[in-house]
Amino acid sequence: MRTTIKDVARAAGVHSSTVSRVINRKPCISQETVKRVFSAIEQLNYTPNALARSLKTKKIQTLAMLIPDISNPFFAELARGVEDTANQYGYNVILCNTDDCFEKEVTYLKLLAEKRVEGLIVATAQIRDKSILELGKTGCPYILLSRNIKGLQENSISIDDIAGGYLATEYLISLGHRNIAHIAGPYNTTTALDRIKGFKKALLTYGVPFQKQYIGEGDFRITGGYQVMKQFLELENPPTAVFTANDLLAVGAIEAIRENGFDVPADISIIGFDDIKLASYFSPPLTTIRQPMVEMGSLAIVKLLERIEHNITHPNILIKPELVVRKSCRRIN
Amino acid sequence: MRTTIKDVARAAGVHSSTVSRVINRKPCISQETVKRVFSAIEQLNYTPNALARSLKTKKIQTLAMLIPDISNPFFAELARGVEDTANQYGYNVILCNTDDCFEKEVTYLKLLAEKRVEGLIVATAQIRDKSILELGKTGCPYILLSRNIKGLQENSISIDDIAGGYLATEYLISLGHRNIAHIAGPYNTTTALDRIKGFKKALLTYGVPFQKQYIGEGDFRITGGYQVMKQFLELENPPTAVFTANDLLAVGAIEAIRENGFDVPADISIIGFDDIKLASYFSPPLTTIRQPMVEMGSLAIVKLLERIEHNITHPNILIKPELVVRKSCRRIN
DNA sequence: AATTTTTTTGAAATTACTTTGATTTATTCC
DNA sequence: GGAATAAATCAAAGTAATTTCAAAAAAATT
Repeated sequence: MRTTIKDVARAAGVHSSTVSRVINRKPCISQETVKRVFSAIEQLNYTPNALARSLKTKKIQTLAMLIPDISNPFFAELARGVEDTANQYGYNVILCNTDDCFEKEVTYLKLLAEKRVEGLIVATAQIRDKSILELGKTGCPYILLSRNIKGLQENSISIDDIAGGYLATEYLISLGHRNIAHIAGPYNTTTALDRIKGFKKALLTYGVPFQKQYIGEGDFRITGGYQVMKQFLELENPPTAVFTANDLLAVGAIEAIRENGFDVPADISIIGFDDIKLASYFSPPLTTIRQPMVEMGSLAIVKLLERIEHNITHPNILIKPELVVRKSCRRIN
Repeated sequence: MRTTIKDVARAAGVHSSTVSRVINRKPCISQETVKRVFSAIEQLNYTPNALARSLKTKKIQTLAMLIPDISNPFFAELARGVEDTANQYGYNVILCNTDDCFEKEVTYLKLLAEKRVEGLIVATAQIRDKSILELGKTGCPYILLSRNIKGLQENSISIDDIAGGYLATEYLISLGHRNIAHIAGPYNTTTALDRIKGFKKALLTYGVPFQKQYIGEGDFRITGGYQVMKQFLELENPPTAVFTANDLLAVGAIEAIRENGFDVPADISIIGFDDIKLASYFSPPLTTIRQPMVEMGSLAIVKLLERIEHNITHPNILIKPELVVRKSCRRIN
């Protein structure tokens, strides 16, 4: 049997409600009793039971974070920002890997609702995500991070994907490329779709015709980049430059290019997206579009807590992307 | 006011204890009432309160995982294994980044104790870690993952670091190297110390003299590898091969080597440790010692749950490391 | 049909805390 | 010194479930 507040009360010769007041630093307690209570706590090695407390106060000081896969460096950095800031505010965060699988997401959400977590960071949203929509109804505060769902005007934080896609493509065009391909993310994410929009917008702006065979759907992972790139390489007219929707896709694409005996950037230029920590250590160092992942995770928590603690909602936040030039792209004639 | 079990009971025309029985699939309930209760639950959109349940049952189905930094790919992969398997068994896991900072570790442990998490995966242990030792006293089940503490004979899971260090060094020696340096991890981790032991053991076995200036303390991160390598390069007799205590240190070392105008592996060979997912995509593809991170994380949970649910302790588990040859080492005359 | 047994349900206690209102004790003021 | 006020403490109710024991209803047995 663990020691309870009553044991402490008995040892200190006071009532349990007094002990509660001491622990929670409520006013109207004599110095004398404070001392007695604390010494009893120490002596009995008492640890308050947060479950019982939360049952009454309805504050449990834990959040949860839904991401596809923590072993993906993009989400790991996001998670670092999230956890750090949550911890600063006295909250713990439960980690959930969904693998972008709907059933997993639903199961997690149900479990988390039972545990009464106070808020959610959701980085797994798909374009039409019924379970997120339902989240709104249950009243559990949430912030969509990095991915949005169609039509939602508030409570999301993400990079300006359209601007990012535009920036990447514009850069390739500025280097003289015309045959520019795009390895996109999964089409059921706003992230992927918006980067495509930016890609097309840049082509249009600079009068480069869009060619359907120059776009392929990847999975935001190395293997996807490899596979789509292989298809591009089989084309009659392979692209001279490829914009990949994230850095991992770029890694896969580079591997495919090498395997076919070509070089990056001599034969084909590659630009990624995210700027994960290791991007500058790839071969060649990867030119990419930077997202401030840690800061975004941190901001997501700040906004989530504003919602939880002061019921403030805010319109969607768009972070400005940034071009990071390294060595995976080259100018052509 | 959220709907409670009593609301459901009222709606179904039964007592709350009956509803509880239905939810928990206890025997001795008529089909009739089961149906009525479930329909009431559905109608009222009832979600049981796990806090209240846990208060009574003392089972909260949540674990926690202490790691230095989730944005380090090694720990991210470990975390993936941990979370996946925990989830399979119906547990959630709270993520804690300590940055190897003692105060943070202590603060987390206190918070987690109050929340009554049922078990801990600890990947932050330092050689003499008072807070871990105290964990043993409080009776909270835990598994030390990847790092051990001095003298502990049970409840840890890690790679055989001595064997790993030996394997790496032996490989460099087999390629003809004699001037072999080692960039170690922080000296307050068993991981670092044991890999050093393996390093020295191999040197001894093959009659290569150990030179004090050929060993330096890193931080398991890119910057540390860079800094220590810079020092090696200033030596009168720089090493022809370097064994780094993890892959990130290798990345930093390679950068330093390049900056000084040398090439890997032409001038200096590098072998890492861990085999993080991206290791094969560095330039050059990194030769390294593989740890099965995901499997280790998974195993840690299995063993932790054995302890929690059946009170089984087990002696320390040592996983066998494996040499992965890629292109960052070369044979010399 | 009466009795026993089994199944089903309900009432009350329990879990460990917080909080409100009441009561006691101490302090201030006239 | 007594009344009014303020400070300190206690008692009891509330939080939302589970669980045990007892009672009622149904089924089985004689």
